[in-house]
Amino acid sequence: MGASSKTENDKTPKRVRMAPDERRGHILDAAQKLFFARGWDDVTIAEVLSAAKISKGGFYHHFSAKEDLLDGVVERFTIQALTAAQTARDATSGNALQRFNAFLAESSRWKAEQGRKMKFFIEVMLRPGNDILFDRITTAANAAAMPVLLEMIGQGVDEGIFDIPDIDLVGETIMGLSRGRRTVLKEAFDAAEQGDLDRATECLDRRMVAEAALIDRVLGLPRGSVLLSNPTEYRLMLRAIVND
Amino acid sequence: MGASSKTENDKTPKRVRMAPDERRGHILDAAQKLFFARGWDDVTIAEVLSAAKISKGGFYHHFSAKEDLLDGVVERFTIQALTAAQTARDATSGNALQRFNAFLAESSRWKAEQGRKMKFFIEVMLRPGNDILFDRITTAANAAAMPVLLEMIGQGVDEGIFDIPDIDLVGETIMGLSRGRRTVLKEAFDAAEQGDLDRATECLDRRMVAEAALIDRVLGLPRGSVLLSNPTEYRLMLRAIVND
DNA sequence: TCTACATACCGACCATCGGTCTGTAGGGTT
DNA sequence: AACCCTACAGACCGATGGTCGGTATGTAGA
Repeated sequence: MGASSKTENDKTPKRVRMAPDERRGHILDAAQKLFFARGWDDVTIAEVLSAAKISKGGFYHHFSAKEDLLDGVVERFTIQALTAAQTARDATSGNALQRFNAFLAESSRWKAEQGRKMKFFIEVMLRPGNDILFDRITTAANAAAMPVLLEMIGQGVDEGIFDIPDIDLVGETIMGLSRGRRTVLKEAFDAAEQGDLDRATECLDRRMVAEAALIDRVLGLPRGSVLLSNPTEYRLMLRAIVND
Repeated sequence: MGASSKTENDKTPKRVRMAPDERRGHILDAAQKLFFARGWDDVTIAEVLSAAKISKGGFYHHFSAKEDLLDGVVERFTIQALTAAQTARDATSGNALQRFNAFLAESSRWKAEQGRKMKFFIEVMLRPGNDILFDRITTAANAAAMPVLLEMIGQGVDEGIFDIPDIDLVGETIMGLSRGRRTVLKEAFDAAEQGDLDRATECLDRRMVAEAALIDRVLGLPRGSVLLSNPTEYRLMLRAIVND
C-alpha cells in the first residue's frame, strides 16, 4: 500500500464517524463537565463543540438546541436517581419506618457519592448563576424519587405508624429541607477548605439531626424515630472534595 | 418669548433630561411591566428602551447591564416586602402565637394584593423561563421577612409556647412551603380560568389548612393553633385575576 | 453673561452567540 | 462499482447585549 501518507501520517482523520448514541454520549460528557465547572449560561456552544471535538453541524444533528443539552444532562441524573431510589426501596423490608430510614440512608449515600465523583459539583452549585442547573437537577432527581417516598409514607399511614395531615405536604417538606441544605453545605465546604474537617462534619451532622427531629414531628413519630445522620459518610465526602 | 417655534411647535424635544433617580424609576417601571408580562429572558433591552423612551446610551448610563435591571426590580419588591412585614409585626401584640397568626394573615394578604395588582404575575410565574424572575423575587421577599419571623418564633420559645427542634429549620420549612405553593396556585388558576371559582378556592383553602396543620406540628403546638386559611381572600384574588 | 466643566443622553457600531443551510465524506447495501 | 443514507463540516446569518465617541443640557465661578 503505497499510502504511508494515508495510513500513518494522517494523525487527525477529517471525520470521525460514530454511532448516534455514542456521539451523543460524548457530547453530553463534555457538556456536563463544562456545565458543572462553570454553569449553564456561561458555557457557550462553541466551547462544548471544541471539547467534544465535533463541528456545529454535527452537534445540531444530534441536539436541537442548547437547551436540549441541559435536558440531556438532567435526564442522566434523573435516571440515575430513579434507579438508586428503586434499588433502595427494593433492598429493604420491614415496617414503613425501617424502610423509610433505609431509604434516607441510601439517598444521602448516593448524594455524597455524586459530590465525591464531581469535584466542582458542590462548589459550583453554591455559586449564583448555576441556580438553574442545580435547581433542575435536584428538582428532577427529587421528582424521580418522590413516588417511592410517597409509597412508603402511604404504607406507614396504612400501618398506623405515621400520622400526617397531608401526604403531599410531607413529600414537599422533605424536598424543601433537602433543597435548603445548600446553605449548610456551603458552610461545611468552606470550613473543610480551611482544613477544619471537624467543624465541617459537625456542621452537617447537627443539621441532619435537626432535620430528623423535624421529620419525626411531621410524620407524627416519637422523637428519635427517623435517622438521618451519618458523620463518617460526611467525613469521607468532605475529605474527597478537599483533596482536589 | 416670541418663540412660537420653540414653545409650541417642538412636539418632541430632542432630549428629555431627568434626575437620575427619576429616570431610573421610569426605566424600572417599564422593565417591570415587561418582565411580569413576558419574563426576563424574553424581553430585550431594545423593548425596554422603547417602552421607557430612552436611548441605549442613556440606559447604560444608569444601568450597567441587563442583569442590573432584574436586580432593580427585585430590590423594589424586597423593600415592599420588608416594610409590609415590619408593619405586620409592629401592628400586632399579644403572645407569640397571636402575633404569628397575625403575621401570616398580613403576609398572605400582601401576596394576594400583589397578585391582584399585576394581572400577569401569577400566570407568568408559572411559566418555565420565568423561574429565575419568580425565584429571585420570592427568595428576596422571604429573606426580608425571615428575621421578623424568626424573632417571633424566638419569642414563642422564650415564652414556652413553642417547642422546636431547630429554629433555622422552622424558618426554612415555612419558606419551603411557601415556595411549593406554586403548584397549587397553578391548579387553582387553571380552575379559575375555566370558571370554576369554587373549585379554585377550595383547592387553595385545602392547601392552607394542611399547611397550618403541618406548622402546628413543627412548632410543637396543638392542632388548630396556627391559622392560615382565608377563603374569601382567595376568592377576591382569583376573581380579580380572572376578570382580566 | 460668558466660559468651563460636569453629566445626562444619543445612536451608530461591534463582538458574540445560538442556530441554519449547503455541501461532503464514509460506511453499508445491492 | 454504483448507489444511498446519514453523520458530519464549516461558512453564514440574524439577533442581542454591550461599547464608544460625540452631543445636548444644565450649573458654578469670573
